[in-house]
Amino acid sequence: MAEERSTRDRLLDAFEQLIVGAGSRAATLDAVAAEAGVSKGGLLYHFRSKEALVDAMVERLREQAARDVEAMRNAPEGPVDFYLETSVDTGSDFDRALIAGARIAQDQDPGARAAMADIRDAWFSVLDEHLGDAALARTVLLIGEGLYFHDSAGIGDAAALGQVREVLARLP
Amino acid sequence: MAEERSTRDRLLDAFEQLIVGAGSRAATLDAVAAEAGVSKGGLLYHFRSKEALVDAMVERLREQAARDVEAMRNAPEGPVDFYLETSVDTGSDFDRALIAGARIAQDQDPGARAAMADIRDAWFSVLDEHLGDAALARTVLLIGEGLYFHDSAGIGDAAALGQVREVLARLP
DNA sequence: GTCTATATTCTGATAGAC
DNA sequence: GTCTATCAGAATATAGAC
Repeated sequence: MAEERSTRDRLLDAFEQLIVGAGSRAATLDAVAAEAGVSKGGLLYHFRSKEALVDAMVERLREQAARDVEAMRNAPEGPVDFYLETSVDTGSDFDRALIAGARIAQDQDPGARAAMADIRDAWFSVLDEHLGDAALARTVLLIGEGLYFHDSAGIGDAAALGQVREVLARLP
Repeated sequence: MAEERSTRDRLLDAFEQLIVGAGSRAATLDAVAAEAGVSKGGLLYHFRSKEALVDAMVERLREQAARDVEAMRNAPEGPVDFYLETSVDTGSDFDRALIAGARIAQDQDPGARAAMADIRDAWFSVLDEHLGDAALARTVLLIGEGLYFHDSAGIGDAAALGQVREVLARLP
């Protein structure tokens, strides 16, 4: 049977949730503890400092991303469609982790910046290998990130994915 | 002769610079005042609260965006090339203001969110009018935002713009 | 493992001198 | 218009009880 989500994981979930939903400024230790339903002391037992909390979140993001890249590489519909579909924020755990990682990277955290750059490189590699066309791979990569940027800013457009697909289908 | 940049404008510049370069968490009143070379009391004479500082920054962004959209509409190279070129962060005042606006919008500031949505709508309208093709206009819009997202995250790729142009040129 | 209480530093804001 | 001094509350972190 499935294990309960550990307090540690619930704290990381709460941290990501606050960053995504309210911005990194709102993701204080107090707020994270309250969101996870534990006291601040309880939080600090699992993560000795805020930096440790950030580092653990980034580490978990890297693990999730590695699984995502494998799924993308082996997707029945192909890496391009898989990538574009998952670039629309569906509220999955990985979506939340990725948006949180991008926000923390914007705060100039070195670990988060490195992780985001590595994830992006991995996506590009799969697209490029599959398409055999670096320019098209780069374009698809940017479109996906445009979709992400919007969804994460809350100004997404539900029709955008379909429109992008239609345009890509026109290419010889 | 050109007037000196007013203290008020230098404070707004400093605020944007800190948001873009170090993240919104680092853009405290203390840091903004120091960056602009005035005391905190001096800052608070011009902006009675942090909220007033944010609102003034967003208002200035709207004015800059209105000028940008006009330039885009009348660009000799056409709106698409103009838009994509200016989506690469060149360090211009408008680039800085736009990235700062996006960051503040991510902190869920209602004024910044509305401004970013309005600016995006204006860009889309110009692209759509020029192209007469909503799907293509949406795709170009997303590519530009992908370019912005990267540059603002500091992981941009200098070759990306050329690659995108090449792909768009393949479309019938 | 989790809590409460406390210490310390940071942040936004006010008052009043110059 | 700009500064210094000061304050209240928030944010990170520690200590020790349970």
